[in-house]
Amino acid sequence: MREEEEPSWFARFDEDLPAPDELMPLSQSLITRDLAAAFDIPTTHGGGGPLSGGADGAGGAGGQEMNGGASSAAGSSGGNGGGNGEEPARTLKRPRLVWTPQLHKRFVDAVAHLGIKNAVPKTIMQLMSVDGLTRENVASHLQKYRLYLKRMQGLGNGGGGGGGSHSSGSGTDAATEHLFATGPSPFLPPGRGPAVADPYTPYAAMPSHPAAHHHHHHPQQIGHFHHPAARPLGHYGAGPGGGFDHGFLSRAVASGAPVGPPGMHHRMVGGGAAMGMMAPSSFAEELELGSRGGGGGGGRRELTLFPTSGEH
DNA sequence: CGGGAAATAT
DNA sequence: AATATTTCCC
Repeated sequence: MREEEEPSWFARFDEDLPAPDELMPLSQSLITRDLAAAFDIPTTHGGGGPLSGGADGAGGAGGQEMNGGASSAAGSSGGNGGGNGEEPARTLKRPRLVWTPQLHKRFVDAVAHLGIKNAVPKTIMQLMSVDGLTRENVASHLQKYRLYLKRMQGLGNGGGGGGGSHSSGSGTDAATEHLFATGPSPFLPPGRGPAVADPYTPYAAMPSHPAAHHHHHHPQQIGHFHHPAARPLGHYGAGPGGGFDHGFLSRAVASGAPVGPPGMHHRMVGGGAAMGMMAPSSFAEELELGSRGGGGGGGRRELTLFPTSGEH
């Protein structure tokens, strides 16, 4: 009989939310300026060294990043050269966004808070307050996220066939299910069971956040970016055996001009009028890495970002 | 305009 | 191969 499993599913939002620690760094990651751009990837942020994790310097580790330098075509000044005729401008695009676990968590959190109902790229993006994040980015990720959930919900059958050893198990976390089943953010009353009575939540339009009216002292600067010059770093550390991970800053996204003059390009819309900015509450960030190691004892089998690929 | 899905590139 | 980026469609 499992009726209530995670009463504090989103409840933690109320408490954990206050974690400006991570949020700040995000914006802070903007690096000082060209320092980063000029050099290469000082993402190592000097502040905290302990979390360097491992992929820091790796220059080559990931290997698949192309810096931009090629804004040539892009253009600003018109100079398009002209031509190449094929698709030079295409391949040379901005660096790939690195969805770091933290960033992803943030994404999930945002979606959770909004509820599948409002879990739309635009809202999520805003809720995340992540600079540089674009709708496209979120939209794309959202797809993946949805797929991931679908994978679990819909098909949990492992079996199948025969075989055997597949244990299915729907390891689907209750949260996952709830995520889709739950509407917006029906904060459950403290100490009270989830009295989810009406399927529809009385929500007019923009979800107001309770934490919004608390202390307004944080000059959250969202909407204005400084120098979007960052480059994704390596990836997470590897896992087998070692087991170290944790902690990396997640700030990515760059603009068209990598090493150029302050040619700031603005993105995002201002919007307008119908845009009610909601208070960017901080999100709780926790790194849950099932480091397996051997055995551990636990019983956690899952988690790798998204098991996009359960098996080939 | 916005969101969703598919296609494509890395 | 996996993931992210980009594009097209609705």
